[in-house]
Amino acid sequence: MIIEIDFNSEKAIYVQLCNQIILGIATSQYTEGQQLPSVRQLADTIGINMHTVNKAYSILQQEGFIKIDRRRGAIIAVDINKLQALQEAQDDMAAIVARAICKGIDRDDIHELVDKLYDHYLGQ
Amino acid sequence: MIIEIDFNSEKAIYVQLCNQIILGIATSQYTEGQQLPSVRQLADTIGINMHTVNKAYSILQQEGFIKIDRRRGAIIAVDINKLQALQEAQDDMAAIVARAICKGIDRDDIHELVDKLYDHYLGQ
DNA sequence: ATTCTGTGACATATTTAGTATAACAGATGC
DNA sequence: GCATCTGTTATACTAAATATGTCACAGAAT
Repeated sequence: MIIEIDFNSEKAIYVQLCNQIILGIATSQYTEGQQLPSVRQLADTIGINMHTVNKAYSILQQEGFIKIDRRRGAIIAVDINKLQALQEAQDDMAAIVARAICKGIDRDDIHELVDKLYDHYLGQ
Repeated sequence: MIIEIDFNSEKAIYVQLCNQIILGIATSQYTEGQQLPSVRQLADTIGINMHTVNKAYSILQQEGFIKIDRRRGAIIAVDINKLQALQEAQDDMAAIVARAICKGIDRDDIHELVDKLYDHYLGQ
């Protein structure tokens, strides 16, 4: 999978890395059990430091997207805790919905947007 | 309106301040034309520095939630640009939806969550 | 004239982000 | 055994972001 980092982004590199890998899992470009590049290898191909990749991997492990094996490196292993994930999604979405309400966006607009994203990620 | 800042949060104070004020607008606790406290006054009541409040106000102005008048200070003035707001909402939501898909949350769960937030903010 | 407003210029401290280099223990392949 | 890979840790450093503090200014309100 091609990982693209925007070095002019206001978002930290390790955050972009996390999002890109999560995106890859959501779109089935990464599948359960698949091996990710090693921290050194990925750092080299992207052109960043090893520790930046390691930080992203550590976060992904803590958030339950990968497992890190000393032998094989990082492998995709999504830990499903739906209740916790729902709570986190709600927390993240609270600020977005508040902004949307202020800007005159009604719930149907958001619903449409959610469907658009789901279609885009899951293919049509 | 009561503004609560979590000093142990990983989110910056000025970001929390922005979110709280936007939340106030969404829930009609702040209404169009209403005057916000001056930077010094709000900084004093919260117990933070004047410049931190000023930074939040500047961002809110740039994002089109308030207007800053040299005479009267900051007043609520929401600039509605629905197309731009929709695009921003989509960008913000992209990462959340990707995470949700990985965690086995389907679109109906998200729709339910959106309705829950709209109900909560707009009052039942 | 006094007091308020936002704003700007400094200085400073702390934290975060990112890089760089080195070393270590464990596993793999030869 | 030996070289090579893995994640991990430690240390050091730079740069940027965050937050505070103090002082000053121009404009407006009373």
